[in-house]
Amino acid sequence: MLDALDRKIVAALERDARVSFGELAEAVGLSKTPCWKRVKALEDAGVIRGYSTRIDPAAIGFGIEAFIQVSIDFEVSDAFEAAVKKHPLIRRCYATTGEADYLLQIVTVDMRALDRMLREELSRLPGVRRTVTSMAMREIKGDISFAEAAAHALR
Amino acid sequence: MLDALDRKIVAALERDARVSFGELAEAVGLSKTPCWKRVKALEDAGVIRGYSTRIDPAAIGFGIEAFIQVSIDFEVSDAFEAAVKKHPLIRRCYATTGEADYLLQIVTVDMRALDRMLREELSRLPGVRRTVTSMAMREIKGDISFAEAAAHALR
DNA sequence: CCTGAAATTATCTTAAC
DNA sequence: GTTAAGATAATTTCAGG
Repeated sequence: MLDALDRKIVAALERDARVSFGELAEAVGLSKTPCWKRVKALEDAGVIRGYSTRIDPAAIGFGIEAFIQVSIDFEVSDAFEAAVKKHPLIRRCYATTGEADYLLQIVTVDMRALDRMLREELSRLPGVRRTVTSMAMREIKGDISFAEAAAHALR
Repeated sequence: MLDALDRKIVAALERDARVSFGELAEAVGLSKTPCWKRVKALEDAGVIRGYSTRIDPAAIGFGIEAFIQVSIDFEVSDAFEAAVKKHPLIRRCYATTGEADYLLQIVTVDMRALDRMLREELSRLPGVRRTVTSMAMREIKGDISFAEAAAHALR
């Protein structure tokens, strides 16, 4: 289990993954050595999965984000999931409860590309029976800090 | 607009935000200085929004992930959105087209906490009229590389 | 399990070309 | 774009609380 110092470390790394160990140690109130050891331990324990870069989808050319609820034929779920993992425009995919079997989040350059994506690519993935598309008009909130969420949940 | 080298840089940074400039330069086939300059330019242009850490929600104590479609009274949309931004357990929020007005992704420790979250917190946010909850049973795909998506979309 | 310091190695950042 | 060099930071090790 993570203690309060670990959570402070994780929160700081979620805010800025490129912070130096010197700054990180100062921010959490430790000296460099134990701070470094805790980060390594968090990596080894799988709490920290890796370090990534936040990209602005619009700045790189993606004007459209959409959510798609997908119902499939479960006999080919493995093939469907493999195809989802391979498709570059599918950002995220969850198996969900409810009316649909999966929830997908996709990006496309524009509406024309979204239309092509839906008609020519998504509908042809293995086992797809029905799709319901909802456009993301605006992002209100991006990713949260899990460490801060944990501090709230465990209060 | 980003050229092929910029996209390679972004792809490498999305894979590992803590890669050294030496390794990054070698990976994209540049020497360190121009590589460093391109990264700074990408940061200044807002293409790179920041560097973050991927955390395993389960490892930090969140056993439940859920999607919630929320319909609200638009007269208080500003207050609703402000409350959403402040709530630590709401990971993501998009304003969407379709039956509901917003799509939220939340995390909770367990089912009991999800029940409390829905009944005592979400339903009391400003203007909330109706919620439809769908559990995320399994994550098929996490975040993609936008740089690789762009390479696909612009082919 | 922490601090602090010292030594080594690697990396960052700037400046000159 | 390159190469080069001084400033900074990462990492390991060790003595000690």
